[in-house]
Amino acid sequence: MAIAGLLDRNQRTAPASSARADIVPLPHRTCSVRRFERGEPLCSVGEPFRTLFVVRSGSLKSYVVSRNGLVQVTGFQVAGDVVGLDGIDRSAYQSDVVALADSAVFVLPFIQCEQWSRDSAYGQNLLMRTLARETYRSHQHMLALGTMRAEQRMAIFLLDLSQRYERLGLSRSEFVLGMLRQDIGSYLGLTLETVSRLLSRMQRDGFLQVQGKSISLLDFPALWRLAGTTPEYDRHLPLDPIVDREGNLAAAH
Amino acid sequence: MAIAGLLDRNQRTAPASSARADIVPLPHRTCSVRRFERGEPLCSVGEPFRTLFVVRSGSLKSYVVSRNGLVQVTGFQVAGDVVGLDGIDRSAYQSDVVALADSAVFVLPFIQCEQWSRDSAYGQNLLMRTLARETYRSHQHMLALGTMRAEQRMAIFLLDLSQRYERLGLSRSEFVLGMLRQDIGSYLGLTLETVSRLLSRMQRDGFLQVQGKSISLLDFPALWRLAGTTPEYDRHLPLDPIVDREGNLAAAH
DNA sequence: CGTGGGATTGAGACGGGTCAAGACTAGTGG
DNA sequence: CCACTAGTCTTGACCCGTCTCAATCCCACG
Repeated sequence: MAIAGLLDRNQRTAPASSARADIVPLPHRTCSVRRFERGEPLCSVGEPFRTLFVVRSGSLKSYVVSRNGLVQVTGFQVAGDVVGLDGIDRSAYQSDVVALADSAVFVLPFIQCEQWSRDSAYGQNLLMRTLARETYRSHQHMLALGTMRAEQRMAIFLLDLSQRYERLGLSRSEFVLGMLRQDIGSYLGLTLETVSRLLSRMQRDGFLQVQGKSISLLDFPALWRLAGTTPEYDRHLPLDPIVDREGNLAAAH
Repeated sequence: MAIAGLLDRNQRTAPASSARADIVPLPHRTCSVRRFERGEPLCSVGEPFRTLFVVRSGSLKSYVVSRNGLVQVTGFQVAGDVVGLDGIDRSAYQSDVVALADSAVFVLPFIQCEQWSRDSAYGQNLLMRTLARETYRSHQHMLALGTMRAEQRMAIFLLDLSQRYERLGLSRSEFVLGMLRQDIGSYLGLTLETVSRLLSRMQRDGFLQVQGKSISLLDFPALWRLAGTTPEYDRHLPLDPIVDREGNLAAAH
């Protein structure tokens, strides 16, 4: 279709628009699914905020850019994670988000979230908890950026990924890094060279094995020791997802 | 008020004793005012979350502590700022907050906020925007911690303080740092020695004058240059406060 | 089979940390 | 009111972790 084609060429600036071929409305559902291919932006700073995104499959990275071009990756998202929340305050997205791999994403009109929040105490609670958790995550990451050494940050990063994959029912020890070394570096406040060296060193020390983007964690106790904490301490309560696997706004159970 | 009394008995650490003289219920108001003296904690990690705090006067610092004792100051709060929001997710505070100076703080039972949010679209919106803004702030600070040099972080910190004081109707160029060098260092991911050296150097360069905790900013253009940005860029839309100066939950205007 | 983006590895520089000594300041009690 | 003290701040010298710059390697993709 002509419109979609046109829009596609425009994606850089205007990724979110109506009437796209890849927007699949779910019957009787509160939100639609949209597919993004690797590298495609979901939203970018300043764009009018109208929807939240919930990852169904694939992965994303979010980042902010300073006026003079400094980039800080603020997080990586996988299935179940929500992005777009920071757009609420000013009705404009405050982060850039792009797909790291081909991904399917629930597109949640924020108006419906607000309505849901008004109708259901559970929805209200879930939405606010999701927002609050973002803050918590950010504070924990500030702790890493502000006080920890490169090796410790890296260990925490890897173990965090591992835990998240495990919670999704995937292997906690073997997975693929969807992002570039540079992305990891930006997230951890390091250069890509330092990231590379750290991975090499950890491999030399037998803590893990790395081959390009494929990682397998070999020595969890050692990694936790590097991270300076233990699994129990960081184990989060599972947060009920905003939408279920079919795209329904969650209901109280 | 009954709620306030109940809360007090539950407060884990020192600051609380029941039926305190410093809890002043405001007649016909939705929240009470409580006074905290310098160094007194408002809340600490793990404590049951039941209230938000809104600074009426004075100032606070919030920080998180890692398992092995690393401390990261996550923010400094002055009049109008809200703390306690990160407690929403797990019904337990996730940060420690202490008063930097003798302060008066509105104590907002969260149940009332939820009710307010359900009753009033304005309240709902304001609450969520407040939460989202926390995330935004954190992301901006992550950018500083992850990508910027010490001097740049310090300049940004000073200018941010300056802007906030200005917005409160105080001098934007002369103010008192309520926190220790160590607190500034922790906030900026630096050591207290580096903070001290930076202030000395900026004074030597004529950008500011510092005498203990008293600061006067002398050369704003230079400071903005160090900060690598400009005033307009960082000027936030004024966020309507959750409560007004009398402690009423805000109403739509 | 080329080609180019990404990753690795090395050598050197430097920002900020660490350690240590001294100065200042605000409380505190005499 | 002053002297004492403990906490805070400043400053210096040195060191180390990470960045920078650069060469090379690897691999996915055309």
